[in-house]
Amino acid sequence: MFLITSVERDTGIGRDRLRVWERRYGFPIPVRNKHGKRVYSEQQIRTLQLIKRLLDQGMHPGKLVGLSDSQLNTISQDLSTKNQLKLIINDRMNEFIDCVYCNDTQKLWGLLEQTLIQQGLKTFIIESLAPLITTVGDQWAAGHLNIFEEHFITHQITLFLDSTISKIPVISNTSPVLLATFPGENHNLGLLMIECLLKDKGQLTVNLGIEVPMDQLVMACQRYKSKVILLSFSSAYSNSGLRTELNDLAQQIPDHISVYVGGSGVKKMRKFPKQVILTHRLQNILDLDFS
Amino acid sequence: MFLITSVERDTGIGRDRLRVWERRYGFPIPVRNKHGKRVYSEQQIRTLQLIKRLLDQGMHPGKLVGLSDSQLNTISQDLSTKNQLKLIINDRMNEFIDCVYCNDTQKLWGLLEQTLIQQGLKTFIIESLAPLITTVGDQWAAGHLNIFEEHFITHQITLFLDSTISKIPVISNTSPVLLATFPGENHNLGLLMIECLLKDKGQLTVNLGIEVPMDQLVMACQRYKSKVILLSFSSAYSNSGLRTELNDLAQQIPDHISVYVGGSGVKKMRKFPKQVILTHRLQNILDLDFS
DNA sequence: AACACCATTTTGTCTATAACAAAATAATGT
DNA sequence: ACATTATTTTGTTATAGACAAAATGGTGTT
Repeated sequence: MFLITSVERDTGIGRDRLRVWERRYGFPIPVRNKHGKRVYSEQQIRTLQLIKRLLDQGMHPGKLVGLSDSQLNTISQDLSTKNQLKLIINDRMNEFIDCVYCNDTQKLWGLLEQTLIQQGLKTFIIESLAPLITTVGDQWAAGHLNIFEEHFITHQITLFLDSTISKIPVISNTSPVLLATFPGENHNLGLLMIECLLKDKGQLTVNLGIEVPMDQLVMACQRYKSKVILLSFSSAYSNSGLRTELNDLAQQIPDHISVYVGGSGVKKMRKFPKQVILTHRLQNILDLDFS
Repeated sequence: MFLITSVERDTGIGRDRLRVWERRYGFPIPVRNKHGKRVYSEQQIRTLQLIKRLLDQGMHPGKLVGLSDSQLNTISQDLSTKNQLKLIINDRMNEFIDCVYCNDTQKLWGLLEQTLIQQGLKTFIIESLAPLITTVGDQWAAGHLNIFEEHFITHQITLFLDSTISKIPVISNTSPVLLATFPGENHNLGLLMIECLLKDKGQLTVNLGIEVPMDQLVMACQRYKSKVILLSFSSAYSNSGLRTELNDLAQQIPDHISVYVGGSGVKKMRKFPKQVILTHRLQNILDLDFS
């Protein structure tokens, strides 16, 4: 039913990777059409999506690819309960999650606005929004939410943050902090939360958005006379050449510019190039002084 | 300096394509590092980006790849002037373009709001916003705007449309029209403009956003009980398997559901599957009755 | 001249297998 | 307990040929 390109797009697993898994682990083995091309079944794609979810959470192919669906599901559930234990789910969080399940936009916006006013921007983002986003991600990873439902919620939160950001007045005329993600990383909630926190602190920001090619990053850096670049990496970001790319970036920008990287996609990394600094938690951003 | 993966990401031209161009047209011929891997220069990447721009505008590799930079620039300029002739640039349009050049967000929002109030939503979108977006695209294609500048403007217009959409009250409780783009197509302004027009007509809409995998489209269709799907394709969308994908979609949804496709990415296509209908102009959307 | 139909060229994607660097894990010694 | 080294795992790249789908050109018909 599906050619290898479709599978690549629907699962996020590259062609070469699919072929080498087929040879090494004996999965997925597609049937062939009359031209000898690989044709994958819908079931195989679903299994691959499940595998991808587990890989994104830090598992490794050798221990996943080739297992039966029920075995994979068991692993997924174990991981899911393990994650839930780490997360403190209070009443307010439950209310948010209810909105997500019911797809109730009106109620969600009401709750967001209410919580924002009650807690203030900083607390709201660190203690309410960030855990909420993590929870939604877990729900999706556990298969309790469809992708399109997760997208919908993500979009609503994005709109809320965008409108919040535009309402924060910034008086400072120091050089702006540049925010962006690398090509291949298309999650922007992390960037938006950081932008909020920085603007709240009075820091000028320029958010270049997601998937910014490196040459554009360098040019924007010159254009806006920025001294600080902030890059966000989600857990779904998998680029074996990340270190190389960070080195490239460090080479292309002047020495006095600092690059901060953050997000679960880089938290396991050690040894960064000079100029590049790892920020472990959202809170740390606030302690930084970019003057 | 750059490995083939970086080139793929920075230019949007796939690895296989780069290698086959090298074989066929003798460009780009990279040097090799000590491991025998292809290493491309920054200049080669810039040339490839220029070629990609021209390909997106309908030119063909055989007539481009291998030409010198000056020859490519000549072609680019010819095309640019040809496009400008087709476009009626009035005073208001010039004002908009000035904002784009000056990067003046405040003024841009002011102008957008003012024009929206003066012209009304329908005229605003069809006669002001759509030409503006085309013009910005042309300016980028002609190299007068950096990619990050174009992204910035696109983002501002996106925010403006999103906020406009959220302000339109919809009373109708008929089944919603589903809006989406296929994976590989990441332009959402087309979708947003259509969503505006439909909501203005009183039509309920659900915008699934960009790059929606087909299975998600099918599931959302069931979930929201939609009878109409609208897909948008920009000129940058190049997928040789588009016909196959539309066939797949037509197979996976019930017969009574219609799929409308639009945008410059499909305007040259002939012969669509049953259920799939081509809408040539934005205006046509308004004439449709989805009851 | 406009249009449909067929032949030819162009173009991108896919196949196959081997090779190897980079990342992750295990094993070792201090 | 921690750093260093060996081993395994894993993803990406290389090679060249094949071929379907798209684009182009040419022919004939209305």
